[in-house]
Amino acid sequence: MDMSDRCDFRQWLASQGLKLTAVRLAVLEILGAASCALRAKEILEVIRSRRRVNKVTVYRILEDFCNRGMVRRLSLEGRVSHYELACEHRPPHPHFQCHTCREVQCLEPVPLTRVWTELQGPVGNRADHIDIRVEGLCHKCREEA
Amino acid sequence: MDMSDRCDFRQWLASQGLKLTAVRLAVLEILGAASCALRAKEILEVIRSRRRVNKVTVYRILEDFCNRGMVRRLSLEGRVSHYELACEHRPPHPHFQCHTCREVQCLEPVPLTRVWTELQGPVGNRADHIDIRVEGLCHKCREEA
DNA sequence: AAAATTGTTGCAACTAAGTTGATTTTGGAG
DNA sequence: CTCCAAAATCAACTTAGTTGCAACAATTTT
Repeated sequence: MDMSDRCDFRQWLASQGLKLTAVRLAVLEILGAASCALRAKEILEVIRSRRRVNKVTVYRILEDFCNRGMVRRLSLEGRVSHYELACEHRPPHPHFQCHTCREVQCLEPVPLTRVWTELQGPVGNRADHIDIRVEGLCHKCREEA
Repeated sequence: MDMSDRCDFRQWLASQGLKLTAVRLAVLEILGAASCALRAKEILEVIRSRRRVNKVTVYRILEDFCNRGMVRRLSLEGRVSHYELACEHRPPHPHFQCHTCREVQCLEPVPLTRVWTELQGPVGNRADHIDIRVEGLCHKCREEA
């Protein structure tokens, strides 16, 4: 199911006019290999298992990728942002977060065309993205309880 | 716990077995008077315009109210939580946040029964809340642009 | 009424996550 | 290879919230 092999990260960086650097490539590869959205700290730790890197570099790369629409920043809960690849193989989708273990699952994209217009709000608002987060108890934590 | 009339905060606290204290009452009144979700800092500043109070007190009261389901904590964007009253007159609803001015509007509740089952995710997950956030450009910012 | 118990607030110090500005290093065009 | 704008680094800082403990207040027990 991993579609990230269809993304050529080197070419993606080039098409964005970004230099190919070790940290940028690592961030894309790590997000591409991830089964769910990751925290900046997790990304940092994976890179650090391979090479020396400063957290500022990772934060600035993530910020830049988000501004370019290459990465999505999710506000799940608490004060920690999560990041996921926004390549063409990974359209926006809802997320499920467990109350107990705090783990995040990606859900299948749902058709929201029917509720979309209602969600625009007062006339004049121009909505461009809907972020859906489902909270609850995941199957693993249910089994333990 | 029936509050078919307007919310009586003193009674609400009593029914929760909570003592009536100045700060607790102030938090409820401020959230009750707010037209949209507020940050802890904003609540703190309003209380401080009336009396001396420590931020820890406000954070602890908000935490407690959230645990009791009296207040909802919203993860809108960034690292700052927003809080809104969860009394019976204020059911859960989607929020709109403007890219530009960051202001938050409350949207009308939408019926999600159609998508609810799809949003549960893998079998075994027990979802109990859906949080919907719409991002875009609000009507005020559109006029300015 | 005094003492004990419980609940609430205050204060200082701390933490986690991210940001800023100044400086050094480097990818890759020429 | 040379060069320089772009990228990475480092220390210091900020913001939002948390923790542990002491002080205080409100009930309950004696």
